[in-house]
Amino acid sequence: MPDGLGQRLVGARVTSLRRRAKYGLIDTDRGDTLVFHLGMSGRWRVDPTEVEKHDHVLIGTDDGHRVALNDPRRFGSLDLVRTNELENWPPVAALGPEPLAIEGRELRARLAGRSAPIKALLLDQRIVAGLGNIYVCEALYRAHIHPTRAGGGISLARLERLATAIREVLKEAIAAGGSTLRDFASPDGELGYFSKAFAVYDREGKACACGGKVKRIVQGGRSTFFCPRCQR
DNA sequence: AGATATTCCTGGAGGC
DNA sequence: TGCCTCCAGGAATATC
Repeated sequence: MPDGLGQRLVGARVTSLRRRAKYGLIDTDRGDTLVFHLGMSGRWRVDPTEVEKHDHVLIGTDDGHRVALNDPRRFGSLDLVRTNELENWPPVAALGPEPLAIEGRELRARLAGRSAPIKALLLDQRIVAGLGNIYVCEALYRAHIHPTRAGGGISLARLERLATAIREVLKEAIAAGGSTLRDFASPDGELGYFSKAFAVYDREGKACACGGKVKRIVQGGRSTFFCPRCQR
């Protein structure tokens, strides 16, 4: 956490809560926005009874509530940014469009000329923001697109299917409360149930609905799960 | 500039 | 049981 961040927050009033890509935004009446990223394992604990291991930040409010930012793996981040400069703040300025509103034509424009595998490009937050490894694998599966295919060489028709798949897989996952792998949980401690619905992620060697077998490869240091029979 | 590799960190899983 | 190694993930950074 940057020096002085806590002092700059004292006495500030929260005016709104927003989200951009994977960043949570807490606006204040001081003209500052608290920007947080939960990384892999981060979560806010609301009104914790006591401080626990990996509670890195504790914030109290004048009406007696407390929130603790708990992040065992420390992949998350917390920054205080001037609200009117947020769009120019480097991590946000580089972000691509929101995934819940992505369309095939936009994907085509952003993938044009790119030879890297579509899997790697979808993980790049500058192409589309908000997708992580799980949802990229699941979306490519739903769109029947092979993960090693060069991003720039995919037809518009297939990118339309991909855009639809991205929107749908995220909406379903959100409705299910997210995807609990090892230690993910929401602020109330509830686990996410979307992991029960994975078609390919973490299912190496298991049967796909088509009768094929799910395969695992490594791309850019990340696991990719896919069905070689359905995905072309 | 684009593609790929490395780094951070912790706890769960698996091996012996 | 307990210790050990390996591995997963997002994004910044380094390297080719």
